[in-house]
Amino acid sequence: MAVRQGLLAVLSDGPQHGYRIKTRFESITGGVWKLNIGQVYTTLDRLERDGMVKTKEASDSKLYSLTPAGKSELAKWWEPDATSETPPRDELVLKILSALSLGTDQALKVVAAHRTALTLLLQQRRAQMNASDKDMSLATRVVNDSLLMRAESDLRWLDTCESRLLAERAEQKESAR
Amino acid sequence: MAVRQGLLAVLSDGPQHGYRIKTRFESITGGVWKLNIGQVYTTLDRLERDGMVKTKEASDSKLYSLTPAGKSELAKWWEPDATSETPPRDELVLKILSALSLGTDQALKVVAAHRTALTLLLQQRRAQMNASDKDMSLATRVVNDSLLMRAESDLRWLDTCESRLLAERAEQKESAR
DNA sequence: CACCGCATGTAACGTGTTACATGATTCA
DNA sequence: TGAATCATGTAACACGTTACATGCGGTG
Repeated sequence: MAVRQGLLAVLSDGPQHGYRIKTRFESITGGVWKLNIGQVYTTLDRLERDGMVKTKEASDSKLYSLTPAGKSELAKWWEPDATSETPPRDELVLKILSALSLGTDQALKVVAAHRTALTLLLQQRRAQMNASDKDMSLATRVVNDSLLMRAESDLRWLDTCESRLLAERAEQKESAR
Repeated sequence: MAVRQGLLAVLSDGPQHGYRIKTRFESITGGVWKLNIGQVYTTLDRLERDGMVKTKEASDSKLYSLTPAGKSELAKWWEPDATSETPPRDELVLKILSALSLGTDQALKVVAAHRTALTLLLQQRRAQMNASDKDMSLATRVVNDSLLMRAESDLRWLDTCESRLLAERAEQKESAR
């Protein structure tokens, strides 16, 4: 749920045709996040249907541009979501919590497995960042920062989660005595 | 993309009927993540279609239970995704990077706005956690940990992102002289 | 010539999500 | 009696995603 607005954002740079929108979208993320070209056109169709973009037929290509409504949707997207209601479901959290319904031990196993995998992933990413170093665009650097920090955050969470689970298990044994 | 496996996980506790599955799903997340009851049934239909669950008609309710295939899908879901391919798109990152196509200043504005909003959110969540304190279930605690750490991580990323943007802008002014 | 990049699309499917409809039971 | 909870579902839609088809133009 970000393709839509991402395409609008590309268009805020001026009218473009579909193929160009795709390549520009990919380049603003440093090439990390790709788009299937088909999705670009279906999304653009939906945006046109919703009055967010308008098209202008050119000789052998089609120019898309933002409508006022499109600009407004884009501006709204760039604003923080004050109405933060229910935060989106987090798959990792859900995995651990659902494993808990089979018992603390199962949950701890899932935690351990994910920690191992994440630690590895983190090392790889760190190595990759050090290897590339200077020849990275701003976009690439920023995306990599995010991937790294996300992994670190998940790892920290797994650790505190584990201690909570261990405490819980200790309590269970306590009351079972 | 976690409802499917979440429902399977609930069923790993033994056969249940749809309504019960819904309430159990919600309770394993401490009530933070709700499900529309309709979605439970459509998802269960799809799971049955795919041979992951089987049903048994009872007097006035319908019992769902895991098939071997369902157990296997669940077990696979609990394993870490070694094939980490392209990481999922991150909406916050996309917002900032796409704003960058309108210039460093626009990106910095979006960063600042989100930092303000996130800081506030973080304070609220911290206050909420301190207020509740002891009467929280393990699930609630674990989910809250995750929400907190996620917010903290996003904030940290916004900060480093900002310094990168400031450096970029300084360079631009440098070369414009 | 054959391949690659540019360019536009369609059909189909999966998942998530909501709104709506229906009925039984329980309990204040 | 009327509201809440238990219980089952359908219809419709949004978005993401992929596979596939088509055509043009340049270049090795």
